[in-house]
Amino acid sequence: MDLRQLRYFVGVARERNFTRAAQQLNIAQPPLSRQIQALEDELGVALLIRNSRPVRLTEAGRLFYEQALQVLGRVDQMRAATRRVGLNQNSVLSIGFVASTLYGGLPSLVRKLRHRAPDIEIQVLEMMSIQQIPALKEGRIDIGFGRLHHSDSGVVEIVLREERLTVAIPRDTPLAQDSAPLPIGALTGQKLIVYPKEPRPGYADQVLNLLHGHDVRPAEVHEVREIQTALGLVAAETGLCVIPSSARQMRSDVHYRLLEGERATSPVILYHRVGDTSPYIDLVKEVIKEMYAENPSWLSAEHNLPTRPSFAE
Amino acid sequence: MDLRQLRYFVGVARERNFTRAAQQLNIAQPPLSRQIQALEDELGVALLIRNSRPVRLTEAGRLFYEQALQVLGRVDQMRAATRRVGLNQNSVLSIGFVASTLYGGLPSLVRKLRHRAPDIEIQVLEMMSIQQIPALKEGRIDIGFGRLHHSDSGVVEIVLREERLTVAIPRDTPLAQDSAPLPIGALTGQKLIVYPKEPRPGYADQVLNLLHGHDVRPAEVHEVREIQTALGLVAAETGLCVIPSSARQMRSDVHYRLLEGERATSPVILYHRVGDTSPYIDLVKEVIKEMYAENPSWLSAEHNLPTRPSFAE
DNA sequence: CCGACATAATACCCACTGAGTATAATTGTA
DNA sequence: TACAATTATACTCAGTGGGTATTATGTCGG
Repeated sequence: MDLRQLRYFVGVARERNFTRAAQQLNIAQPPLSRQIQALEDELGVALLIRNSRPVRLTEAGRLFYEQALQVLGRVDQMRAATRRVGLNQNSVLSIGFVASTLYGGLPSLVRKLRHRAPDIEIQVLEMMSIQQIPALKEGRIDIGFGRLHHSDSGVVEIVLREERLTVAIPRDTPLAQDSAPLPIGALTGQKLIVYPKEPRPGYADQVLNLLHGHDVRPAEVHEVREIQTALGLVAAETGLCVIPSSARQMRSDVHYRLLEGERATSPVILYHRVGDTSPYIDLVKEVIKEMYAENPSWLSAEHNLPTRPSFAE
Repeated sequence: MDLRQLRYFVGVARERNFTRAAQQLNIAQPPLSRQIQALEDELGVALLIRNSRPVRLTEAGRLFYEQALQVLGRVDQMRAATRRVGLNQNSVLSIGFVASTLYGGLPSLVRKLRHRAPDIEIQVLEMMSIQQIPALKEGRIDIGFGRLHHSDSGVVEIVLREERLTVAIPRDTPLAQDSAPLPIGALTGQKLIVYPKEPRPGYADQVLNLLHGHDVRPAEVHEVREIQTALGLVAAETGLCVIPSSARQMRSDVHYRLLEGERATSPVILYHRVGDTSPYIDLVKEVIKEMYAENPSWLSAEHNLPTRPSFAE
């Protein structure tokens, strides 16, 4: 497959007519026909219904059309962004984050950064905490937001907050009759759902270690790939799930109770390279400090231990 | 630019070595060098620092690398999805939506649909309300979720709910001293921010008409492209902004008050083609009905007039 | 139902781009 | 400073993409 083929197909899909599409694409009609045929051959799927005038799209063609538009748009953006960065010499700040920070302050942080430093290109990449450490060292990202402590001497970590954990409980079960914090011991003998299945060690192990440290043994442990699935299974009464409190808003059809117990928290940690002198690191820290000052709802004392990041004395 | 060039560049960026990358790509090293040069020429930007071993990426190269990875991944997904649909004959349900429904029930609707009918490929496309009508008629989407009434005989509309409007107010201003609902007349003489600037007529006109109908004349009207910007300007004390209540959660650094007055609501409307006999339309309606029954928080009575969609008698 | 027109597919040829081989230039290091 | 590793350049060849001419197919009016 080839970008040219995408452009050609988009032309035909838009015009629903090979001849006119060919004119707009500045080629003759026969080569256009052949390129579309080649595309269909490679996919092994008919994209167009030709025994009809005007030409119509098949179901597959319709899907392919919308996706092709998006890919082409993405390529244009990529070209423009690369030129901007390359020519104006303005830099790129690449931020890695774990999915759960999306439900916390990350979106407004990024928004504020774009506002405060419109000349830098900000790029965000979702990745698990432990993938962030090598990504930082290889220069793929400059800043990471994760939930795991690490022991790599090349990467600094700053604990932004200790977020309390919450247990997601299926409605209409005994444990869901109360909304008070749930002592960690109450998880003994329960069916537990943890995420993510990979990569290990990850947040799942953090939860399992916590339970182990309290001598709590769940009846079974079910591993799933991501939090969405986990909460879906909770709603389907498959078991309980321990999540960071900020992820509560993801589903409203399950019951939530804070988890109570020693170390029943998950940190939100900022990572960056040791000796990274880029001014943007400081900008990020500064903006985070401001956000703490504004103290928006996602930082509510109710869901956090009263910690403050080390740089915000 | 060419997908091949993206693949080649990704290979070099990953290996940081032309020779090894060429081996992995199953080509000789010289053509690889030339393709990368061609790419850099087209972009007019250096992507690699060659007078260094191992080869390093420039800032622009780093950006281009991550984006190229994403584009290539997207293309693979597109290929796979198209094949799936084309071969297994399972269909595509294409859903258009206005951005504000993202803060309402759309995400869980889509999740539920995927769960209930795993064989259909669900595609979601953000588009403004009035763009949805032609998109429906041209078959680009099958279902639309928007906020504007229309008068096209080819498209059915079902009002799902009448969401109350909320005024976003800068903190520390007189109007922000109270949290009680704000009578619509209080907007007289205020600076107002509306969105979206395009396309017209749109939600902005809905708000302006509402004020006009109540003989309320704001001091100035500032038009911006999207709600994010609008709320940003509110936070910057540039003026007030009228938003659907579900969009409250977008920013926590402004003050919100419900708007009180005749017709101070914005409907959430489901559109589909007249005579569309696809079973998926009914499935969507059914799932929505269920979601009403579950009555999650974003549907709270507080932020909605007590309406029920016509199909949920 | 047929014929004329519109439109897509096929046949064939040419040019140019991309790949290979051989070799020169450059970088990093012992 | 010289050698090993690695990238760039020169040159050639094959295959793909594009053009023109023509055939096949579909649509619509009479």
